[in-house]
Amino acid sequence: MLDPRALRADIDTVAAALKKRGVDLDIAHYQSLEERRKNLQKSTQDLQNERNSSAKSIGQAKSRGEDIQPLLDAVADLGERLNQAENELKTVQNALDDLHMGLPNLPHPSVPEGKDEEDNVEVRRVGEPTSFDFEPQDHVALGEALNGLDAATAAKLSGARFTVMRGAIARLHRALAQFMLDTHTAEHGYSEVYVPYIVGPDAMLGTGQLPKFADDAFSTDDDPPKYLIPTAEVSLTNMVADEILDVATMPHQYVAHTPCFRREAGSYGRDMRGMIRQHQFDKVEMVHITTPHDGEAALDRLTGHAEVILQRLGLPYRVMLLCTGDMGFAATKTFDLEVWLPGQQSYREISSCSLVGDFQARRMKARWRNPDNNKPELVHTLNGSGLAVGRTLVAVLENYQQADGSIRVPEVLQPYMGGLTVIDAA
RNA sequence: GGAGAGAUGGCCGAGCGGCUGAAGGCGCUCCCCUGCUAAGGGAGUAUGGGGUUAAUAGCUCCAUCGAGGGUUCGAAUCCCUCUCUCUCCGCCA
Repeated sequence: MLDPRALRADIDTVAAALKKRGVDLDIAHYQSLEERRKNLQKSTQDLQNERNSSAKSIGQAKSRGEDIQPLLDAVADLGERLNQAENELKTVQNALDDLHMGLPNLPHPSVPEGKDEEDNVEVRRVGEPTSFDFEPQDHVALGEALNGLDAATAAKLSGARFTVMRGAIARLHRALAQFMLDTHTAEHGYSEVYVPYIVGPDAMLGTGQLPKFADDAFSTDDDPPKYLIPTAEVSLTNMVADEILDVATMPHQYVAHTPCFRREAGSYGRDMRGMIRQHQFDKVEMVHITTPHDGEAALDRLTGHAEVILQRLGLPYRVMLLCTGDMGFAATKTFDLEVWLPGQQSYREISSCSLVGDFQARRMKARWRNPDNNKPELVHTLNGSGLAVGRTLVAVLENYQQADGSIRVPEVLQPYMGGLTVIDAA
């Protein structure tokens, strides 16, 4: 959520910033709503003041043993008027809240302006696209030949966009998650967290998946519904909701390995082949809770942590700075890591690292106590994948394939594979 | 699933129709005292919002004692619904 004060004080600047993201803010509509809110709030509070003071005099008169009937008569219709004012205020306030909750974060000044992924800026490239002296296959062909990826069985169980993994491939998948978790906890200062995969609507509201993107999430039929997390960012970030953090404990750095569940509504036909886009996939997620001052530096650290995983695995990748039009709803600045996939002859997103600023903190009421003035202030939040495990598996299969269809096991993963160095059809 | 108890400020914990935005304690901040340390004395210390304002300074008003309704001139206190926590029983990995 954006700062309502900024919207009131300088709506033109806010509207201009939103425009860069392709969002049109109806300034006149907002201002008329805001004007009504202001008037109604004023009159409602005046009536409340009247009620409070007359109640007080009635109490005092009564304790002195005076006749309070005349005083009661004087406030006879007050309740009615107050009720009406409160209802009107609530209506306008709800409309305003809906508007607020539907607005995305403002882009950071350092974010390039652009319309879609075509306008993202390549920041750096690490490693060169893997070269082969044979025609490389994609992970689907490789996985099926090794009897490790089984889309048909998954379809029987669950439909499209699911996968069954078997044997050494399943173990490789697990090894990747373990390796990532171990690296982040042992070397990058994260504390490992096990979190619920099902959360309530408040958590989804807090990180910005609701109310706007309800259709993207799987939900239960509870009332109110609960949601399968589309990313562990939801569980991890909301841990500090409604808290006032002690500065001595900051920054918080959390990492969790969880499955993620997404309906992928609106992506019909895209990436139908293979494991690139699934309804269920595993991800190792990193979340930072920082002071406002530390936010930007934390984004660089966070992105670096994700890069380390790619580097240790020897996977070629590039770092993209997303343009204003391609960023997620809550982000103010995002770096995507894109890994080279020989099967597609292209770079594909494998991690997204975002600075969110106070956008989620405001929704969650997540604060820290600033020692400068001893007042609570909103924290800044960041999140990043470190990494998407399924896509990392794809990248390993495709980049480490050999002419006979076998897969070399990256050195850092061998300890997690019981010393196995090659996955072959045997 | 059944029975009971509970939910109050950064934390602990009183209050059980008006004098309570909330006693007391802890913690924290500032000051004093004590030649260090330990101890002692005093003052202050909830959050959000509106109005006013150059001001995130003051002043003032409103809201908030798990959430939402209700009763009442007036609710932290009474009633209803819900959520969560704890204890016991059942069941279960």
